[in-house]
Amino acid sequence: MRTKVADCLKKVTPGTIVDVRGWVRTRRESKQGFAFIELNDGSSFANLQIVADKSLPDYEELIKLVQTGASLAVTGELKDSPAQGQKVELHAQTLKVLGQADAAKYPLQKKGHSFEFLREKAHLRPRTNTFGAMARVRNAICDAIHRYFQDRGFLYIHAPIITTSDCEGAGHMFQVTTLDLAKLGQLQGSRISEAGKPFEIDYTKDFFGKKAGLTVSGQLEGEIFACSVGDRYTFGPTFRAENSNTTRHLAEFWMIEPEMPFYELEDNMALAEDFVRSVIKNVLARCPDDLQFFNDRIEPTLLATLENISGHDFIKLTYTEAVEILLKSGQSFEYPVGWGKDLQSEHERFLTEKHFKQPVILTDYPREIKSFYMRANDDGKTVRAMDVLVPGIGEIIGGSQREERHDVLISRMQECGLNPADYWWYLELREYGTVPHSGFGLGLERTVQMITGMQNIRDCIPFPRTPKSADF
RNA sequence: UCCCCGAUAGCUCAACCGGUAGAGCGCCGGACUGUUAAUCCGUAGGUUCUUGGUUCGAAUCCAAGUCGGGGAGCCA
Repeated sequence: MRTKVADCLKKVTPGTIVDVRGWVRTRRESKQGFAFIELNDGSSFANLQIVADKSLPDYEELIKLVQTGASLAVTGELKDSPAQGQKVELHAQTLKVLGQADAAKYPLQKKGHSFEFLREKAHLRPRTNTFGAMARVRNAICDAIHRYFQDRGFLYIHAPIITTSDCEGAGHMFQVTTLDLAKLGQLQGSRISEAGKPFEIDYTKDFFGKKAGLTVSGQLEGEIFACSVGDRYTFGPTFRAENSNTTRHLAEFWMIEPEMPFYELEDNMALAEDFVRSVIKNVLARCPDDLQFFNDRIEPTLLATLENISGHDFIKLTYTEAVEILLKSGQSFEYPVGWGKDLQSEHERFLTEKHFKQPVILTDYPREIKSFYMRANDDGKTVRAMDVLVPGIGEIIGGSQREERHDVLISRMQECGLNPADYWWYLELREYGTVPHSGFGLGLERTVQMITGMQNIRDCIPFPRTPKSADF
């Protein structure tokens, strides 16, 4: 019966005979006939120290095979360690090398690697301290998110991944088709050269009978269930075919989108804040070793920042107030600040990192720079939008109170150049039993970024998809 | 997509005004040690991203391309 390393370190009482399996991180060998092996099986950040000596059969030959990256099965007695550095250690009685790892070829060294290098080794990087920790923290975050909503009676509703509604215009969609692209390409080439006008594809011949793509957001579908079964959330993959090359964007990322009926913007803000703080507290309690590692090796202010975020109320102010602060700051910005202009990254960063040094929720943005579905304020100039900004990341949550008034929504669509007919079902929600409702979207990977302090979002997901990169 | 920067040993990097390649780490060998990313000594290891150009001579200069990184935009 296999015992996990995490249990050896925390639960099993010394004196017990255990059977552990895992991968060798390092081996410190003495020619006197004994060796120390650091074994990791992913169950915890810490390794289990194995003490192997020449009482093992064929020790000399065996220990040569125990190289960084090799997999082992070891049985022996768990004992209190006489040396500093670990409380317990395993004295091997049997040791079997399950799979060797040629040290001359194995890509991972005992010492650190650049993250750029490790991204090219996505099949091996979870065996490193950083990515093992990342996997455990990401898991804890996901669990905390579900727990938060489940504890409050939210239903977990799956939004479609393939969609034919090009709603919201939020970024370019990846197209989904079963049409023969090679054949279309030939046809397109000949038609353009002969007729001189763009070639039109007949989507009635495509799988869904119309143009389809991967979802960029489940929000509009989310409103359907919010306006029927009540509080609900999605937690699923989202796809953006934007050519974004930054440390904060992925082409495939996971998004959490709660949507609540009878919520006005203030309720929405309160939920978002409580949610973020609750998730952080939960992970702080559950993954102390992993977060300590990130604090020691990745971002020295991490734990202080997380305590600060989870322990203080978020600053709440309107877009108009934010613009005033920026104008009065005396700070010189690359992009000018002015009412009606969207806030740039540098402005958001100034507010959350320099001015307040805390998460900030900005609300009531000018209607011209926000989406059609956000509820119009009575001033005729602003809408009930909110962005949650956190130090180091910037925008982590975007949300709003939705426009529930049928006539206002239609005129807003027209104002935004959209055809109301394309949104017939969305409009019917306002025609039949409409209610005030609100929701927001949280980027999972940006949350992982915030909680681990990792610089690049490509290191916050097991297999990142970015422009020109979708290996593994 | 735009602006910058980069690509040299397995990894991280160096190589001055253009003169034929160097260190640390890792690996391997040895020494030493209840060791902790151990330490000390030694060996091996290179088609300098690709293509073209300039030159007696290119890692180095020029052009194009590919890939990577940072910033911006878009956003989560």
